[in-house]
Amino acid sequence: MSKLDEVLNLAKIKGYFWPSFEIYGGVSGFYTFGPLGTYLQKDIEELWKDIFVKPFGFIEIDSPDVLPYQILKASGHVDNFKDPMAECKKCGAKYRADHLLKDAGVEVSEGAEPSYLEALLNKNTVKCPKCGGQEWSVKLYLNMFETNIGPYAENKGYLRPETAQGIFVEFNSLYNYNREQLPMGVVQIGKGYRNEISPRQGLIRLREFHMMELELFIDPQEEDAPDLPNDQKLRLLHEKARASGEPEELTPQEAYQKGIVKTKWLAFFLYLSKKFLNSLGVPDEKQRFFEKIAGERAHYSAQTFDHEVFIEELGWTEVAGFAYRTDFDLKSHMQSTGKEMYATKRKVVSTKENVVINKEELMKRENWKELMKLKPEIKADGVYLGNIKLNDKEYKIIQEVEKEEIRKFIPHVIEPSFGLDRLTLVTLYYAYNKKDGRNIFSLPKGLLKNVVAVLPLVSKDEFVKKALEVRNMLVNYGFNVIFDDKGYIGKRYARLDESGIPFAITVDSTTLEDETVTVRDRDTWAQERIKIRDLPSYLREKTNWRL
RNA sequence: GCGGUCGUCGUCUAGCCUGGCAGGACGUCAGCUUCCCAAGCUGAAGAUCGCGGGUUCGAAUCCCGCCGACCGCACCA
Repeated sequence: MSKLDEVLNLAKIKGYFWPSFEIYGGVSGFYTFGPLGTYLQKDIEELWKDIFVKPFGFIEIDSPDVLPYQILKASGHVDNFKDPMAECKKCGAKYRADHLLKDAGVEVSEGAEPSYLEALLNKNTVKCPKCGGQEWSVKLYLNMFETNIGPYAENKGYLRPETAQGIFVEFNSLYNYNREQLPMGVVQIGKGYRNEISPRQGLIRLREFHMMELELFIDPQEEDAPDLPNDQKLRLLHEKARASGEPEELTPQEAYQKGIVKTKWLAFFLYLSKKFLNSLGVPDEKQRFFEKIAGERAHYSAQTFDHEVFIEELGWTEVAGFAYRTDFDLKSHMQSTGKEMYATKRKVVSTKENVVINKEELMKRENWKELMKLKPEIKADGVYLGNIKLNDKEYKIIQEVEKEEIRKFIPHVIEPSFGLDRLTLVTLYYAYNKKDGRNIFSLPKGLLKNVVAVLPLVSKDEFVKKALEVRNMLVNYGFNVIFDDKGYIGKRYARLDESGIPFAITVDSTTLEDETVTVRDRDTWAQERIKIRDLPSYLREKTNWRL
């Protein structure tokens, strides 16, 4: 069995994930996350937010999975997310119609009508690559799940192919919430749906999948990005390096300065992503950033890097995509709805001096009532009300805006987008190893941080009772506790190692004397004796991934 | 959709060619044992053999159809 097979097998047995609907024979492209898989996924989400969201004050939303037709029409998905499939009438083989025509030397534009493509194929007597047949029928295959909203068939909707559109269409409300500040980062963690023709490779290509997306809205004239770090190298298989197949190692700063990464924020996100994957246990040399060239990119992207992780059995596998979406999406929704989706920036062009009278001081003069009716004037030697010169305490000169320039523009978007299911698989893959013939998921300690096992050393009543007390205390501190009092202790430890549970707490005879328990580390098997009441802080400290 | 391989307890699998009680291992559970790493002993539960049809006295086994998985082709906007 290959390592990947062993990981998948163990993932199923230990409750991480497995193919869905198996009692009905299964349907490819759907996976169910089990109890530990659900914990793990939540922790990966938290880690991601700790790295990509919280440090920058970015915001998170939760929008519907179902989108009305108009939104995806405007975003370009209705036209770009479908393929014209040509079927050979003789042998039934299916190919993409535009590819067949291209191979035959006929160029067609995107989004051509199927009837037109069919006519072209038949007119040009394009041969079936398989049987040589020359008769074709062309039908569209839409890669999105289609549904109806309400009872009317014409009221079409789709399950979202990405969470991003739910953010773009709410731009105005979010921009308002953010007090009209750019850059503005908005994230969404949720499901995306793509009705793949033929999904393969288990968790890698799903029809329903979890994604974590960040849409960063910036002023294209003034990115306002953090300083780019120089302390780490990124392995960039950029457009020029692709010919050699060897990634160039550059720091984020170098990559930006050399023009290889077009925007500063994008370079910064690549850096964060590398660190994120490091935190999930993927070493540097098993990571790279692969640049997509023009024809390979999505319809909305001006520059795309895929973050890839090496898996022996699968090769380089994409876990995240970084796209420079420019103003494509906001512009499209603006055109489609007529609603303005601008950001504004104000810049002071000139100022003027203005006098503010200190009323309290002025009232010390007898004729203050008359003076208050006059307008203050700034003269060369001081400030006057009429022909009375004021003393210093009676007025203040302030600078006021005379003229300002208001610039309205459509923000540009830089999008890091992560596949959570793939990340979960990659994390388990790199955590999997063997020690003394046992399987262990040596997950980074920051993962599964809220899961802990409590075991009585042997199943005697007084131990079980005490262990249940410990369990209840930890539950009150927010831990998810696995309680196991069955069988020989070594076997229970082994079972927990295999599941990837970071710590096992054991109640023994000493516990009954002095209120201490042993805490066993999954990776070193070393045990420490800890006071029961110190357990929560001890465990929190040990599982803080930043330490 | 096509071609190849395959589908038997939770998992891995034997049996299929040559039709005759569906067996093992691991895991799970229970009892005994057990004060620290898959230990020992005893026992139990768990599979209408992917689904449907056909041939046959009799089908996991042979035949047909369907479903699903994996690998290639194609597809992955």
